[in-house]
Parts: sequence; structure tokens; C-alpha cells
Amino acid sequence: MATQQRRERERAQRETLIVTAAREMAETDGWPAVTIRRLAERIEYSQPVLYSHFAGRGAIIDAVALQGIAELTEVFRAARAGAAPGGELAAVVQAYLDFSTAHPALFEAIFTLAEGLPFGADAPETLKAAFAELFAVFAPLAGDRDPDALTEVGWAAVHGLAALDRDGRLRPDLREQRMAVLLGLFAKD
Amino acid sequence: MATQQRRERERAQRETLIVTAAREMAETDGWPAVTIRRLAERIEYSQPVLYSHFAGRGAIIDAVALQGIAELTEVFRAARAGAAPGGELAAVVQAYLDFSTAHPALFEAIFTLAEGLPFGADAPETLKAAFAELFAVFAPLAGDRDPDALTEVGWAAVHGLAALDRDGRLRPDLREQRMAVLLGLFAKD
DNA sequence: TAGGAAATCTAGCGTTGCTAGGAACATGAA
DNA sequence: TTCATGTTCCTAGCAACGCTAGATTTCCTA
Repeated sequence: MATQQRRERERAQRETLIVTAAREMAETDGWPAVTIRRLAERIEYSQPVLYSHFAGRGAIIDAVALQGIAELTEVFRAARAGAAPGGELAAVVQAYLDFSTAHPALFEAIFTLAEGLPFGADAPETLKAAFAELFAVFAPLAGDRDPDALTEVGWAAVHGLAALDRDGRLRPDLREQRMAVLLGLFAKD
Repeated sequence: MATQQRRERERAQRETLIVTAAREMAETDGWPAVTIRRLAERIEYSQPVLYSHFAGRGAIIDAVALQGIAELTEVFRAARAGAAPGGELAAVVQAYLDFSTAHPALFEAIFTLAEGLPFGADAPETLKAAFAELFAVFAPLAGDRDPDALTEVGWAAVHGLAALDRDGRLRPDLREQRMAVLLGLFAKD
């Protein structure tokens, strides 16, 4: 009876151990270095144990991505809460860009590696919460435009900046001016 | 004397054979299916031959990406040339999005797989030409803003839409409205 | 036609994700 | 306490990967 619960507790504990280990390894050595073998050695279990928790390497990456999305949401919330009135957009956009440079491996997991995360209607709550944060910033600027569409375009613009900048495809010396241009595009006039 | 030239000609021929084979395999079966072994079998040479042309698998992907960028540039040019006056922006943006959905493997090679392409000052001509096409569309809309920064932001916005849409992270039913919003943001008022 | 250089192949190393099958363990009943 | 049962875990190994050393064949030149 009670042992069953203890086991489940220990299993859940080990599962988060795997996820955090994968994340730490990715952040220090990059995702290619996160192999099942190394992961198994790190958590001091054999490789098949990992497959009793996750369907495969991809599922582990997905789990890290989901955790990253939750953190990103929290970062958004904090940025919005700490912003001066009217400065919410700038604060959240800056938070997005800062997050991508501070946690490149996490960003990579979320936006280029994760493949098993369901989107759309049956997306996990974590994911909807992240979009809701963006919506809260962009929707007030919509005017007579569709607030959802505006939010998606705003997201795309910020995300594009983060992604292209991360790959070194934008001029570093224009970073501030890009920010100014972006804010100018969306600012309520 | 002349044999030397013939050999170089044949080598160049075989090199493009490799690149187009890699591209075709990627477009039909996805990039993970493009392995050195399969590529070698496809071009009917042994594996080491591939390494006499390219430093490794990554370099082959880079070559496909560069070829894709050249095509993308041509698509931009055609879209801009065929657009009605004032409709250049819409035409090029639509061309970008169409390209990403029509050639997902190429898009992936260019923006998430390529790692050896130099950017910035010493970027290949092909790459500068692509940006120049975008610049030609966005710069006229700059007004008193920095035209380079505006182009980069515009590129980021379109690219973000393409990338997020490709991963199924945007609502399909809002596609047209996103386009309208985006054009509205950049349109000269 | 013989010799040397260039091009190409065979074979194999180390690593990867993943899995089958057996060993060790904890659990509940007698 | 002892034994049977069911769960948990590990050892060992498969197929495939990128890549490379060294032998072999092919080609050109003299």
C-alpha cells in the first residue's frame, strides 16, 4: 500500500533527476554531448532505466523544453510585473531576448530540438500560459486588429530576432536600433 | 595538360552530383535519412570519396544550404519584379513564406542545420545578395529609421512567422490575418 | 610498355540510440 | 523464517552512424 506510493515518489524524483541532468549537460557541453550513455553514467543508473522513464532521447529533450517553457513564462510574468506603465512591451521583449542569450541550450531545446510537444488545442497548460503572457502584452495594442493575430506576429518578430541573432546572422552593432525599431512598430500611437 | 582540366571538370561535376543527391534525399526522406553511407550508394562511389570533396556531413549540408540561399534570392528577385507598384513588400513576404512551406528541408538546412556558413563581413556573395533583396524592399519604408535595422527586424518578423508556422506553433486559421497585420506594421503610412 | 602518381576501395575504429534476456531484489503468504 | 512471486535493474549486444588508415586499382607519362 504505502510502499507503492513511496516507489512512485522515488520514480518521480529520479525522473526530475534525469531531466535536470540532461539540461545541465546541454548547457555546459551542448546537446550533442547529451547521450544516453553519459546521462546514465551521470545519474548512476544503467541505460535501460532511462527508457523506463522516457520513450527515447527525444522525449528527454522534450521534457527539458517543457521545463524551459515554464521558466520562460515566469520570466515574462516577472518582466511584465516589474515594468513601468506603458513599458510592458519593452520589458517582455527584452526578457525574451535576454533569455535566449542566457540559456541558449534551453532555447534550442524549445524551438529547434523539441519534436513531440503537442501544440494547438491539446497543448499542455504550460504552453498556453506562455502564449497568454505574450497575449497580455500585445493584445492591448491591437486596436481594430485581431489581437490573436497581432500577438502571433509580435511573437514571431521577437522570436526571429532571437533566433537570427543567436546564429550570428544579424549585425551586432545594430542590436539597440533593432529594439527601437521593433518597439516603434508595435507601440500604440 | 588537358587531362588535368578534364579531371577538375569531372570533379566539379561529381561535387554537384553529391549536393543535389543530398538535397533530394533530404526533401523526400528528411535530413536524418541523409547519411554518408546512403549518399555514397546513391552516387555509386565509396564513402571516402565524399570526404575528398567535403570535410564531413556538415559541410555537405552547408553546401545545400548555400544553394538554397541562392534560389531564395532568385525567388525574391522574381517576386519583387513581378509585383505591382507598392506591392513589393507583400510579394516578397509571401514568397518567403511560400518558399519555407514548399521546401522545408532546404529551409531547415539554411536556418537550423547549417553551421559552417560565415556571416557578417566575410559572408559569401550569395548571402549578401539575399539580404540585399530584402533591403531593397524594406529600406524604402524606413523613413527616419535606420534602414539596415528596419530590414533586419522585417526579416526577423517574416522568418519568425515561417519558422513558427512550420513547427505548427501558430494557428492555421489566422494565417491571412497575420499577413495583414505584418504588412500593416511595415506599410508606409 | 614500365614506372610512378593519382584516384578509389576495402575494412575497421569508436560511438551512437535502443533492446532482449537474465540476475538481483523486495514483497507478501505460509 | 522461508519460500514463491513479481518487480526492478543490469549485462551484453545489435544495427547504424561519421570518419579514416592502408591496400588496391586505375590512369598518365616518359
